[in-house]
Amino acid sequence: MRIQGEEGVLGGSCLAERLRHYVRLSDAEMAALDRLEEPDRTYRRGAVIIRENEKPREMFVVRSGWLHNSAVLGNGSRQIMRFHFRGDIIGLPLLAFPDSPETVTAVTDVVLCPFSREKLAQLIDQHPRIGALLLALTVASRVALADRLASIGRTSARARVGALLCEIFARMRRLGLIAEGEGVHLPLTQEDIGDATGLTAVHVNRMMRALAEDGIIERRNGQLHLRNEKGLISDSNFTDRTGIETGWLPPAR
Amino acid sequence: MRIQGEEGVLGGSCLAERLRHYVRLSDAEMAALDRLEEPDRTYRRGAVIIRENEKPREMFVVRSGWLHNSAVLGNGSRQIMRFHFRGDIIGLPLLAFPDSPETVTAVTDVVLCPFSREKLAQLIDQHPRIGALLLALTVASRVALADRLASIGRTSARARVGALLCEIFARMRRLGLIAEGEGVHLPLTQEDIGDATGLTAVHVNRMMRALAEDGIIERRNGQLHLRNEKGLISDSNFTDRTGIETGWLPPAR
DNA sequence: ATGAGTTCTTGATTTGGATCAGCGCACGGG
DNA sequence: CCCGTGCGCTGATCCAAATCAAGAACTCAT
Repeated sequence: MRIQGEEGVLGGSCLAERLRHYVRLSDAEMAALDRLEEPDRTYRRGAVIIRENEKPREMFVVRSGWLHNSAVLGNGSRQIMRFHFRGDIIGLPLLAFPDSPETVTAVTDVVLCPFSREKLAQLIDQHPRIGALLLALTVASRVALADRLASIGRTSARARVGALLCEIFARMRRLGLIAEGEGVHLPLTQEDIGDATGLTAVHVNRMMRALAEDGIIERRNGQLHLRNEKGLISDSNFTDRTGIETGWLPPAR
Repeated sequence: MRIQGEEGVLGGSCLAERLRHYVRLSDAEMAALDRLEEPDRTYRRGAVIIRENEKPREMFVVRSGWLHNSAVLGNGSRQIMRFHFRGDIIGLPLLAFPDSPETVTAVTDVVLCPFSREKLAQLIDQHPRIGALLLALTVASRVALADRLASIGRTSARARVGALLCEIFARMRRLGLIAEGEGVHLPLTQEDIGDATGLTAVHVNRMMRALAEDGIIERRNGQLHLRNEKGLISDSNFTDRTGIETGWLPPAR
């Protein structure tokens, strides 16, 4: 299977690469970030990185590939909370709960940079600005989750699927993983999309098909294109939350 | 209307009172927290504290009363993300976005302690452990939101209502706002509950009624009691997330 | 190449929750 | 005190999405 977005600078700190999108890092911060991470680790697609109710020992930054976090309910159904791409931080619930509330699964083959809670505590202690930035990023991801909640709680099946596609495109574009005018290879099954939107795979199929018939999306040899992204965004009530404000952060050390 | 939970220590730092539930604060931290907050502010029930798409100037800690944050979608429907009680922090999205993604509304009369982003930056800079603790609390609230997402995405109307009631009880009990064996006065309309669970008010009514008929809940003169909380928790797939782990935090300053 | 297991697709039928409509009560303000 | 409004409650009907069923297309391991 083709893997997208594998061109991280090998050996550099993954987290530093991500944070640099938001602030200019000082030399001391860069050095501290370098000390944070352990050697990269590779997982096959389908691998479970963190398992619900078990006790994870570390967190990760995604260097390449797609993952998702999900929970399985008593009735056997699964809810996918979010898909994760390059630069995303995975396993943060470890900062609040010893037992993982979620399962993290590799959707494609992935490369992850692990780091420990203890090292993170040191980093925040010595570089409080990084702590503040992580706080802002976590707040942003909570807002994105709230958007998802509103989408699932209060919009039609068609809008839910549309909003998910818009979100994926907005985030991948921000990462530079979509060549201009190009499509994206979605490594997701329709069942995955259903579990993310609170629908059945059958109904996801019908909605995608309807969107395609209306010329809003197009699927050709494994690539997905948004032919009318403007329209899809407004029909689906999608809001782009990829950028965050950092002007308020304390000074770098 | 009766207001619940008004017995905060007047004059003390609201945030300090909250954080003290998780860690022992040093004298320096206490002093810094005292400098953070501005004088309390009171709002009438129904008041809008922060309005979607406007630019809020500050964040708040709840000293007393109930609030909720919500978003209104293009189709006119409303999604309530979470209810807020004493000690909850409100308006955090200001740390990531200049325009508020959500509306915050007072459900009862409320007293709030405002604080600014700039003062918070100073606090985190001088006391990185507080920053780390805020990060852990934000992670925890994101996990709670994910639980809600799974509830709305993958469970029945009855279970959604049940899970919401369980969550309210668990959180209020943690705050000591429920006398042993006592009920709670819910200041919410059935429409509020519907907007929180992704249902219509009509259907919420039927579900509450069904729960009452099955002897799982009881409503008597404005008080709500859970007669079979164990059963409700398991039927509704509810997980208590009120406690958080703090052992990993950096040392106090 | 072959066969087995996924995944996608489509049609038929069912159903959980929405929508529509209307009644009664509590309560707060003039 | 009385009226108006908001809220709880209930019945009838409708509809969006689930469920059930089955064939086609694709992947992947051998």
